[in-house]
Amino acid sequence: MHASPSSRDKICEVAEALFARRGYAGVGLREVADAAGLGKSSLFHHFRSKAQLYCEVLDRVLRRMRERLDPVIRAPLPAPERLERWIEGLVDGLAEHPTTSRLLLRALFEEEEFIQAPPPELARAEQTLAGMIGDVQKILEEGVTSGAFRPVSVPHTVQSLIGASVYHFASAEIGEGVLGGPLFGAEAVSRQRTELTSLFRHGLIARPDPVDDL
Amino acid sequence: MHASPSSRDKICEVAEALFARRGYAGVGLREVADAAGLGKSSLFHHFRSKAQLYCEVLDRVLRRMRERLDPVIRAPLPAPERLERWIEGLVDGLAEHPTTSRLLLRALFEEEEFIQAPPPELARAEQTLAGMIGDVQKILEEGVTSGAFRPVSVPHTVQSLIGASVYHFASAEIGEGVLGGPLFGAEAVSRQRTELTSLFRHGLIARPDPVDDL
DNA sequence: GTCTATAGTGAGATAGAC
DNA sequence: GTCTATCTCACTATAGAC
Repeated sequence: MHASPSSRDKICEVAEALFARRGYAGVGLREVADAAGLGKSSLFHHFRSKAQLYCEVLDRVLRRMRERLDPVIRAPLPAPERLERWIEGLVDGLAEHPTTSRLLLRALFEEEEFIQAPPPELARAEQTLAGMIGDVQKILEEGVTSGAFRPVSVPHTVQSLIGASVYHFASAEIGEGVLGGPLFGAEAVSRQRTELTSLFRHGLIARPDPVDDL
Repeated sequence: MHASPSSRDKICEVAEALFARRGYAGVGLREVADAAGLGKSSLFHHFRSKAQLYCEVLDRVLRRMRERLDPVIRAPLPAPERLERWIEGLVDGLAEHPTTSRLLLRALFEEEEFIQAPPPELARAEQTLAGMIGDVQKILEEGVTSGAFRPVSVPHTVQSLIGASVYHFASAEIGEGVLGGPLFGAEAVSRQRTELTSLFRHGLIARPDPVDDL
């Protein structure tokens, strides 16, 4: 929280907003430079290429999220409670910066742009993401083996959890049409927190009286 | 199912694959033309612009999905059963063409490219999507008012359902890393069908013995 | 209906002055 | 560390022959 961030940080900030809005291919370095108050060529003194800039922005976003979720992982709580805290942290983290969900969802697709010559920064971002996924996977596995959760497929459940939460905040006009109001308003965020936690609580908790025969 | 599709259909087919893989801004018409076995200029005899081609491809994909889900909507079944059929149809439809989920997820972002001069085809695609969302919304509302489902927020639940299903099949390498195998294999698709339906069945069904005090 | 040729624009990246 | 100028390349779209 410096009063005057370095040019490098400023570039990352504006690039995060632009990449989130229009994607890797849709953003020109000219636009980034203008938004950062610099000439286009000056960017190349801070980043070797557009690809490196993008990967560094992605890694920043992932680390920001992982820092937020880290204390939850270390909390000595039973799996169901820890999962709820993790979901709440994820929702709050996604709600805090509207750029995050869009950048992360887009990252699914745009990593293919770098298969030819992946910048070293991409590997860091992938490791950060893999760590977060591994963390929530452990929570679910613990819950299943302890008998607190139904014997669900942990990988598929992880996918559903990520998809439901990230998609929601990335859904833009479509999501606002479904909700009938803003996605990032305080009330909508709070509701998303409770809806998602209760959906997965009811959906996962083991029951003495299953309805699988429905 | 013609033996020799028209040039127009051929262009749409290859464009669907390319747009799904690299997005609107990431695909050049040169690439589309080459893949269709045509010269680049020939595309402009079939489509007025790149934007029109994209919107027509998007509408085709949405209509393909809606046709598949239409019989489920009209089925005279209680809400919980109809929701399960709807989810199974959605999963099967997404699994059938690996391009679909990616194209639809990307459409979230890329509609912003057309706010300046939206092609008329875009409105058709948006209507098709709005219809499908309205359909599943009605199922959920029916289930909540009949007391079969908990008193969840229908809009948030719709968002979670769409997010979980579409994200899963669009998640590419990340999803395959989580699953430890291919996303579109017969076994993985079948498992996704049962995991998603049972997650929402357990997550939504009203219970005489709630655990909301957890 | 498809082609070649090209207009016109903007992209990422580099060189070198200051 | 920022700038101007420039290189090279790819893009969308058009014109007009066949």
